[in-house]
Amino acid sequence: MPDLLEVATEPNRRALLRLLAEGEKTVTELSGHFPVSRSAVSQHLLLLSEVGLVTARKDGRNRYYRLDGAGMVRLREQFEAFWTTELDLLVADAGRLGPQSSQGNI
Amino acid sequence: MPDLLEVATEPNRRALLRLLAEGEKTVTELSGHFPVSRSAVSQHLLLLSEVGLVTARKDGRNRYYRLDGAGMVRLREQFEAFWTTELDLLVADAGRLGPQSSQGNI
DNA sequence: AAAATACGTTAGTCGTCACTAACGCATTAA
DNA sequence: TTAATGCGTTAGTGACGACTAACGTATTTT
Repeated sequence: MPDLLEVATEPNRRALLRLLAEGEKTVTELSGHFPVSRSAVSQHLLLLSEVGLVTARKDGRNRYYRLDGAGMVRLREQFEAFWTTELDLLVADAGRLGPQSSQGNI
Repeated sequence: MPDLLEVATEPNRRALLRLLAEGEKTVTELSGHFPVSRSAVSQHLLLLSEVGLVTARKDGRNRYYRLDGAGMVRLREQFEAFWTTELDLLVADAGRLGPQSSQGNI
């Protein structure tokens, strides 16, 4: 099974998720915002649904995709799990010291 | 140029970043924690350094890799930029309602 | 000193992933 | 009803990415 964070991070899929945050949309609606074909968008959506980040509802000949809240919660959790306290400290230091040195020990 | 979030999210590289949060380490030290070869680890590190998430220091025949604070700040920023207010609201709803419905509109 | 060992990077291969092209199906028009 | 149009998914292809194998270089050891 594909990795949740990896699936969510691909730039086009990131954009799709953000568009879907506005509400449910069809494949064609979504693909209007992209340089790539409907087909490509459709496959990205299928992948997103495979990992549980979106769900689909069929209506006539349209398929309305929407975000899956539970999946998005899992996504947030996985990111927070990665972003440990150590990283927080590190980033805090970097922010305080400016963009030169990177770690506590010189 | 490769995408920062994508580079950072690959599972092995995620693990590398977390290990490096403990402090600087050599390629061989790092590869001890992985099933894959030193070579693979080395290439992951090269990629990470290419996007500015790590830097290297040479000492004898060892190369000590460490996190780059500035890069990590940029990483955090990019994630926050993706995670819009809408997504926060969505996730808050999902957490409150439980794992069934996903969006405000039924 | 030469030989052996250890560290890290480059060369080459295989699989996967993102994409366009072709398709099936549903719906509208004639 | 049949033809035509539109929506979304599957088939096929090219490129990219992760990995092992081979290499160069530096350091020990004898």
